[in-house]
Amino acid sequence: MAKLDKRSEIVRAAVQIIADQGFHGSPMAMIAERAGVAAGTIYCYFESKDILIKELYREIEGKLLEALRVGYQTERPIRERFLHLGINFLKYFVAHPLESKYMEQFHNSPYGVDLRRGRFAKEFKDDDLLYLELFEQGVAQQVIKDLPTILLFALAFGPVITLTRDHILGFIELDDALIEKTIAACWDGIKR
Amino acid sequence: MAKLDKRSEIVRAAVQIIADQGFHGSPMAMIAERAGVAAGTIYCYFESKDILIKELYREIEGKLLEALRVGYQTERPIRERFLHLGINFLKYFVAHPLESKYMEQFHNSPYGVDLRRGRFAKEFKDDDLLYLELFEQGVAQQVIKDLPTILLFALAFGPVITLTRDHILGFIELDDALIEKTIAACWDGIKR
DNA sequence: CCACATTGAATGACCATTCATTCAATTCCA
DNA sequence: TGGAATTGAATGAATGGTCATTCAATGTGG
Repeated sequence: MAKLDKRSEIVRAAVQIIADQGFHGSPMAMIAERAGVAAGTIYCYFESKDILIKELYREIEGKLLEALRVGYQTERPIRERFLHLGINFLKYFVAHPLESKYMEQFHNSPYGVDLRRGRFAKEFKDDDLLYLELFEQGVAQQVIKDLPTILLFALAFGPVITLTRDHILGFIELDDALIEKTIAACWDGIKR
Repeated sequence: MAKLDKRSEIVRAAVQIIADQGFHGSPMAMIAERAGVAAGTIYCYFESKDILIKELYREIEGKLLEALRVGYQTERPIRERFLHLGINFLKYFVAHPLESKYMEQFHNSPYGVDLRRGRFAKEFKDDDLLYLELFEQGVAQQVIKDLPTILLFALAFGPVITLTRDHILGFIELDDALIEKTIAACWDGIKR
């Protein structure tokens, strides 16, 4: 069925272009051209550019979540689980630069604000829950500092986000050893 | 002299509007209106929108650097200096939401990428140098983890950036106590 | 009266979205 | 089965809106 084919060509093209030009540098006409379809065709699959952008995010987020869950065991100690998630997180982004750049664009835009607003309103996504649960248990077990969850998020994710950016821009080569050291340092930041 | 007056009205208006609408949501015509001048007048003071944006950044950065230097003493221990800088950093942003939002917009845009590219090319700014020196000394004295400087930056600034954002969006109220705890946690992340 | 500051309408680009039209594939019917 | 009718995916030129920037005209302080 050519229908799915075109859709996925559009998705591929859109992620590629948006990842390195940003939303404003990615006219629908350009996406269409890269996908090998006409401008109007995109609207057969996505109501608007806005909806296309959100849909791409959902697909990428899904794949990331999958990567995070691989080998994740709820019964392991807090620290090990934290390291597992953090390391998988960074490794996923290093292995998937396009997706990584896309998420970066998404988060640093009004879309990202909406996302955060949703979290603030307790509309958590699956990956939020993974961390939320971890932090709550960690605080209860007194292995993690007793700070507001949002602050723990900042301490745990802030360095990862910043570092991912530096990696994307080619400022640092992240190999497995460095990734592990980084996440270990993040743990030092939140552990009691 | 009305000339300086108009210039600073333009600056004020531009920072206000860009801070909460972003660069794309801030047409020159709107900035002009808020400043009480005609659209063309802006071009008497700034060659282009691009130059206006960079100039605003320079002015804000200057004020931030000033705030960081107040009470900073090179002869104090590494940890104390780190806490001093980090705490002043966060306090400045909490006290100056407009500047804070403007910097956020700036960093999350192609301008921010240029900035980072400059750092990567060793074109450091004064505030970079402040931290750079601190990290180098800390590593030499074996009180800070022996990691690449860029990674130390990420560990130290990542949480601050993330948290500033959350504060801007009203997701957390940062009082002095919380600020101190946050920076202390960042220190835990980089200390040996 | 002049040099200079200011004005704001006009210009030219750029872009998301629309929609009349095309046409290949499918359905229908004799 | 063969040919006509129907469908709806795909197209891409046209539309309408937004904006940065320009510049001829106007205002003004010295």
